[in-house]
Amino acid sequence: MVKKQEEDEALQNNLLAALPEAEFKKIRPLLTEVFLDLDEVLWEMDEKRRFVYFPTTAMICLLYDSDEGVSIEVGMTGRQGMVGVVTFIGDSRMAKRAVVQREGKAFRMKADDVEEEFANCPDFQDICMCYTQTLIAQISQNAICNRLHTVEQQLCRYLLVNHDNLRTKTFSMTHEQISNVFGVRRESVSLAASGLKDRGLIEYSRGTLTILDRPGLLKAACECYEVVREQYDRILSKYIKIHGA
Amino acid sequence: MVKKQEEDEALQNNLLAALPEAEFKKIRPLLTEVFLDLDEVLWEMDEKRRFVYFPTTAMICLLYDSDEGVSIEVGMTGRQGMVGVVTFIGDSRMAKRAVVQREGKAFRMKADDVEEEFANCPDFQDICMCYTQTLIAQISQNAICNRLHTVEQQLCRYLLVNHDNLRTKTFSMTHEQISNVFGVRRESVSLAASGLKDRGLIEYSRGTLTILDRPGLLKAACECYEVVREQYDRILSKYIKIHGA
DNA sequence: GTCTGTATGTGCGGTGAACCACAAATAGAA
DNA sequence: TTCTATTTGTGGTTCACCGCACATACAGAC
Repeated sequence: MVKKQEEDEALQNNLLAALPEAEFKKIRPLLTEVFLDLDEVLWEMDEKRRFVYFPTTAMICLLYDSDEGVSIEVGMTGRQGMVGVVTFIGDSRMAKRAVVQREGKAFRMKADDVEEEFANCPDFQDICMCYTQTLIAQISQNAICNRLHTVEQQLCRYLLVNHDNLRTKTFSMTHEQISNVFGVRRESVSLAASGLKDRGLIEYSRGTLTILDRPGLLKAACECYEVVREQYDRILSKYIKIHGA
Repeated sequence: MVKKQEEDEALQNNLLAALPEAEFKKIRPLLTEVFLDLDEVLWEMDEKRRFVYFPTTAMICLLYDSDEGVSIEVGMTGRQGMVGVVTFIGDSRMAKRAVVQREGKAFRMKADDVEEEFANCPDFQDICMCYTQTLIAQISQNAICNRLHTVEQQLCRYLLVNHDNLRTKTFSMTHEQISNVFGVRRESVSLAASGLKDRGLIEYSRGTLTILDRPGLLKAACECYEVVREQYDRILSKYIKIHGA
């Protein structure tokens, strides 16, 4: 890896880093670094948006608001992905809200530029499409997970995904916030979390949660984590060599 | 509508019918009509397949086999869609099994031809992409539905989708078969079905189920049916004028 | 008509999570 | 230091679904 490249923060995003150097240089001027605040809405439901986001240190969550008044996560992403695949697939209207779940940085690109690069740059197009396939894989697995697995298993999975994207073992999140993306009660999350705490897998206190035993979490999580991760690695393996996490 | 066109069975598939006439004529020779038997596997998990399918009277189900030994539907389609979007998105490997759920006819196209037309025919490409967006919408809604809604609500939704795709009110399906795609016990399906029967919404007997009161089913179903349908209509509205179902 | 396998109905105990209400702990503001 | 709002813990009840076991009922084969 070239030092100069490493210093460009945009390369912290896996998809941008996956671009061949020539393509990256072409696209780089189209990217603007932005700081995303907690709970900021990047994409309102059914809205046509002007930007696509490539997070680096932020995490974004795709939420659906049910008739029952509950919000549920259908997908989430951080440095491993992007927000706004509907820009090049379909009619640019997302049936979900994209909300910032962990504040941090991202690089954004105008929707028009995305469409143009998508049409003119085969590598960019292929990377976007491959990411879309991993997104489908993730959403599919969420459907399965919601049917089959307990809150505790899902919590483990959620923490592992956060760890992969944020590359830190401590997150600021309350049980309440987690319960909102899971579509379950706060008490159910507290119960699951306290079980994991008793077994020494995590610790937490007043809005801060720390992973103590990642291998233990992996064992306690459902298969869904590995299934999604394997597909991500396989589909994007031609571009991304990493994953020494 | 031109009579001659109506007589081509391939036009019973919404996506093929959506093609401009010139494009359709170009693609038509690449299509082969096939009969799909119940439980036939069109796409094995992780397998690279040589054909993409456009069902006309058959229905196909995307199944995931969990570690627990349960199969669960993540999506399904009939004349409204196609099977094999991974051919043009990503690496052509599907993480699910595509299984025939209602036997019937479909038109298939070689994966190579699909890739070529996708690259050379903008309308075909756009229709495929738009369908992919509706598929994402469907899978997302399944994730939500699995979290929030009862077996009875899901059963109603399932029957409505079958009705839309098959355009018939009687289906041959046992409670057992339904329970397998739902990932629930057979008894749970029986219980839900008997509730709907008591209210005069459906009737059934030994592997045959008939919709008696579609508006009633709509009311008994969860919002998910309408949400997915509205997105399908909206996203493909530029191509498909129909839906007088 | 009888036999048999498939399809559906029913009952019972168990579990995960919902819903409701309130208690305890703690960090930050006053 | 005390107060207050936020975060987390706990208990009791209800509900949907599971898992198991078994009863019925029907259709087709013989």
